[in-house]
Amino acid sequence: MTTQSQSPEPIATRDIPAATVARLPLYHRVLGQLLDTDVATVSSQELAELTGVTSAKVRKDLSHLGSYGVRGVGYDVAYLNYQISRGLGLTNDASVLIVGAGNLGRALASYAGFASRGFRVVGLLDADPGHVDRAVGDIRIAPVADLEAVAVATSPDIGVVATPADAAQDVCDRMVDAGITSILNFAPTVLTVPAHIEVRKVDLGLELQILAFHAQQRRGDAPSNGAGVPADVDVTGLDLRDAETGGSRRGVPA
Amino acid sequence: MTTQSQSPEPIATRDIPAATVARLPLYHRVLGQLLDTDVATVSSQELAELTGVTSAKVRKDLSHLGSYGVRGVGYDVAYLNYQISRGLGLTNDASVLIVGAGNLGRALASYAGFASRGFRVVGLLDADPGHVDRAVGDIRIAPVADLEAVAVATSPDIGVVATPADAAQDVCDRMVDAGITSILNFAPTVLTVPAHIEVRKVDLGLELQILAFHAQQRRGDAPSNGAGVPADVDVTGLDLRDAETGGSRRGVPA
DNA sequence: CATTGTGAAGTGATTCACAGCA
DNA sequence: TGCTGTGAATCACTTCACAATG
Repeated sequence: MTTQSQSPEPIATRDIPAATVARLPLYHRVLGQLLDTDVATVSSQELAELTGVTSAKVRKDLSHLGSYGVRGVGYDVAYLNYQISRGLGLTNDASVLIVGAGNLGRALASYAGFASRGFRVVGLLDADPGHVDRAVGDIRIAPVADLEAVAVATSPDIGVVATPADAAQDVCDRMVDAGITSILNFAPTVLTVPAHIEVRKVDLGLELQILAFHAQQRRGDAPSNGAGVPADVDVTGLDLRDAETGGSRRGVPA
Repeated sequence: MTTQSQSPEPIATRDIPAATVARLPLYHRVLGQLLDTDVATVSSQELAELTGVTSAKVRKDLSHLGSYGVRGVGYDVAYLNYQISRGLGLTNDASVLIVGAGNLGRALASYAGFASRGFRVVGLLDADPGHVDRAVGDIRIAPVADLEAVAVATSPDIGVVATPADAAQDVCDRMVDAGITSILNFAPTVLTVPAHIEVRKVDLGLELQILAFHAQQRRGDAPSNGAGVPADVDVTGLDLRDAETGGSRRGVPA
């Protein structure tokens, strides 16, 4: 399946810790910005400040890719950026198939950052005939029935599920059958997939609840220390579009 | 600042591990669905299958809230659901102010799951005069200049940054000045905030790159084991809307 | 001599495995 | 008997701290 366009040199990047992999794209982004401003080298300390992580973490992360730094100097921006690209397998573009052309699906399809980061949207599908054939940017919305055909024609590297929760599992199953092995799920539901398929989920409802919890905690806690340093309480979820699978509200005592 | 509407009984939920807090909303969601289908009790095993986590993790997570299970039986769905709501501080609604009414901001504002999960959108602002005064659902888009006024009038619990990267830090600063202490950032940039402010970020570009990396790894790896179990390779980021801060592409070798 | 790269220590989360209880 | 609640073991990630070095 997945007639991947990739094939070249295997590089030397096995065994990179998941936590590191999750940060590499962040370094990659700021290195790209530094490149634009003609900064030639960065230290782990500077990179740390720009990304909101600690310098020790930066050094350990980068050490998993190899020894690309220069002691006493730092890292060559362009070279490091290239090595991260290689480590992440971004040396050639990845194609993305989006199912669900509601607000979120359309937001994703028209997201300019896609192209600038090497991702190509090869399809945008929707079940609603009212959406079909409308254009989002230069992408025409096709009917979900075309999922298999589009997948065969374009061999997408990544499938994005941007449907309501009750359609998500079905769409996911069809993506898997069509040979897609990496799925990004925005629907507020848990997807069940074969073990060799990777699913990442982005769930807004969960994010908001996590934030709300910490806000509540802070209320009861002491204020806190300093002020002014970058903050990234890590990544997490986002969901979108209409109703949840059920329609329940929060529970009542037994 | 933040004239919080909350005040009541402090509950007994200090010291819940962050990893647990991140999963509680997930349990909460499926418990809500079980409630709708009139399921009276669940075992940790069943809850595990429905949420894609392990049963041991479920039990340990729930034990942080107290001993609400019944040995030999399981958990009362309604009661457990209520306890999680309390633990998460969801017993009263939280208000959300969204800045950025592009595709993503509008998707968020019209997201039905908001209301069903106890979140109220108290404002949707945009810098583009072309967007201002248009309505999204029953919310009217207001100019960003109103940020402070809206914040004073509504004391939002959470601020959502759904602007392009180059406007994000400014909007964030203004939210902080206006007394908002919890921020959800969708812009593909790192926000710098005082230490007592909590920022969570959702970054699509990063998600896609992480998926692309694992896809690449799988290509070189052996296929894998079984098939058919729920999968949630955890939550993470999503960004949106036009250009990144810089316009750079992937690097070239030095 | 500033900064990397990395062993070693520390911290937090997950998994195991079973005693305790309805 | 079946399932929870939890100590103990394990694993993963982070932080420390410093020797190596361009």
